[in-house]
Amino acid sequence: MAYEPPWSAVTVDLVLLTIRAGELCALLVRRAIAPFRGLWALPGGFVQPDEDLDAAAVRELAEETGLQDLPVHLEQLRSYGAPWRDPRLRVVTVAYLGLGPDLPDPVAGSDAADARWTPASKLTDGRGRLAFDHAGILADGLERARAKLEYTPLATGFCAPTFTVGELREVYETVWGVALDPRNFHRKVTTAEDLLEGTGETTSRNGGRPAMLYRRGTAEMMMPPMLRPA
Amino acid sequence: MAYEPPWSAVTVDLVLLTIRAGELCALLVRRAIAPFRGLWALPGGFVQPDEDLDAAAVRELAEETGLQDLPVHLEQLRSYGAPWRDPRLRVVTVAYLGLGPDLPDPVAGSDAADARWTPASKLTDGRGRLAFDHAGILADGLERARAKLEYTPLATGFCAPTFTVGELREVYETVWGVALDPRNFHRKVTTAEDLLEGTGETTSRNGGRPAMLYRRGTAEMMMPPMLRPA
DNA sequence: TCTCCTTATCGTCAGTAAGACGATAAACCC
DNA sequence: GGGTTTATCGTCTTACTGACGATAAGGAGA
Repeated sequence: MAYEPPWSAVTVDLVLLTIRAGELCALLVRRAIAPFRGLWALPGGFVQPDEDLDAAAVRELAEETGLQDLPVHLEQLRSYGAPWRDPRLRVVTVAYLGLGPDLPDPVAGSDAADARWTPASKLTDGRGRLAFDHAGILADGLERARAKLEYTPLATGFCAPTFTVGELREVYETVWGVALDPRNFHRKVTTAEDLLEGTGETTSRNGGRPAMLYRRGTAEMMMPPMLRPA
Repeated sequence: MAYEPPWSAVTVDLVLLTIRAGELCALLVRRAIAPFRGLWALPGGFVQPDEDLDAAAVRELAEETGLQDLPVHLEQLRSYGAPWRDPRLRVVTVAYLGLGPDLPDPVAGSDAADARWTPASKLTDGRGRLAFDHAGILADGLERARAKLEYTPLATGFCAPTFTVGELREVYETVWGVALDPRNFHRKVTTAEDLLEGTGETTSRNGGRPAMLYRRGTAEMMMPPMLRPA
C-alpha cells in the first residue's frame, strides 16, 4: 500500500419502521438543501472519524427521533456504493434497519425541512419519489423486516414491552398485509419455545374477553418458522 | 452539507469458500507488507473511484484467483467500520461472500507473499490468527453460508455444473460438518419444486450404482427449508 | 338484567413433511 | 459369482399446519 488510496465519504442511512394507526410507517425527512432539495429521503448522516458504524446509526437514530434510549431494534441492512448515487461526491452508505413500537413524532433536524412517519403503502406504489437511491434502500429494508418476522421474534420489536397475542398478530397482519387465523396464530406463538413469557396479568384494552399479557421471551429464533401465506 | 465531511478509505474484502478434498476451505493471502506483515488475511482491496461495490468485488475476485468468468456466486455479506480496525487510516470495508466449485489454486498478487486455500477447520479453532478483524469477518461468512444452505439452492454453487444427489449431499455434510441420511436427503431435494433439473444422463464417477446427473433448477428458495440437525 | 357483539382461548381433524430405517437396484472389485 | 458400494424407492410414525367448530369472558345497549 505504497500508493494513496481513493477516498470516500461514508454515511449511515436509517430505515426506521413503526406501526401507527394500524399502518406500517417509515420515517422520512424532507431535504432542505440541494441536491434533491424538497424531496423526501431516509434520515442519516456522516460517520464521524472515531465512530463505529453501529454507533453512528445509534447516534443518528437519537438525533432524528429526538429521543434517547428508545426501545428500538437496530441492525445493519447492507451497503450501497454506486459511484454517482450522490451527485456531489463519492458517498458509500451503510444502511440500518430499525424497528420500534408506536414511536413519537420526529423532530426536524438542521438540514431537514420536515420529518414525518409515512405509510409504507404510499411509498411502494410508485408515487412519491425519494432522494438518491433511497427508494431501493427502503424496499430492501421492508423486505428484510417482512422476511425476519418469519423466523425471529422481531415482531415483538413493534410491540410495547407487554402485549397480547392479538396485538402481536396485528403486527404480522400489518407488516405482511394479510389476515391470519387468530386460533392458529395463538397456538403457534404460545407453543413456540421461549418466544413469549407470560406476565400473569390480563388486559381488556382491546375489547372482548380479557387477554393474557406477555413479554418477549429469550428465544432468538422461531423454529420452525411462521411462514407467510402463499 | 456546508461543511467538509469526514473521509474514509473503502475496501472490499472477500470470504471466498470452496470445497477441496472433502474440506471446506477459505482463500487467504499472506501479507507481504505492514501492518500485520506475514499474517494471513482475506483477499481484498480498495474500491476505485468510479466503481460500484459489487464491481469491485468481482474485480478483486478475478485478480485474486487469476481467472475471469469463474462460476462463482457472490453476495454482499456486511460492512465493518470500527475506527481503528486498520491501524494506519480509517478504512471501512464491505465484505462479500463468494462460493464456487473446487476452484483453482490462487496466484499471489503484488502485495501478497502467498495465497492459498485453507481449511476452515484450521481457522475456527483459535489457532492461526488473521490480520485486522478478518477472523470475525470470516466467521460471519461461514455462518452465512451455513445458514443459507437451509433455505436456498446455494449448495449447488459448490458443485460443478452437473452433479449427482450424492455430491450435493456431500456439500451439505462438509459445510455443516454433520452426516445426513442419504435416503431422506434424496427425497427432499428431488421432490423440492424446481430445485434440480434432470439431465437424463448418469455417471458412475463416484462408484457404486450409477447416479442421475442434475443441474441447478430455477428455484431461488427451498420451501420448506432443509434444516440442520439439532 | 338479558341479549348481542367482540375478542380470547381451547379442541378436533385431515393433509403435509420429516426422521428412522428396511429393501431393492446397478454398478464395481476380486 | 459373491461381496462392496452407492443410488433410489417405500413404509411407518410423529410433528406441524391450515381449516374451522366450540366455549369463555368481557362490554354495549335494549
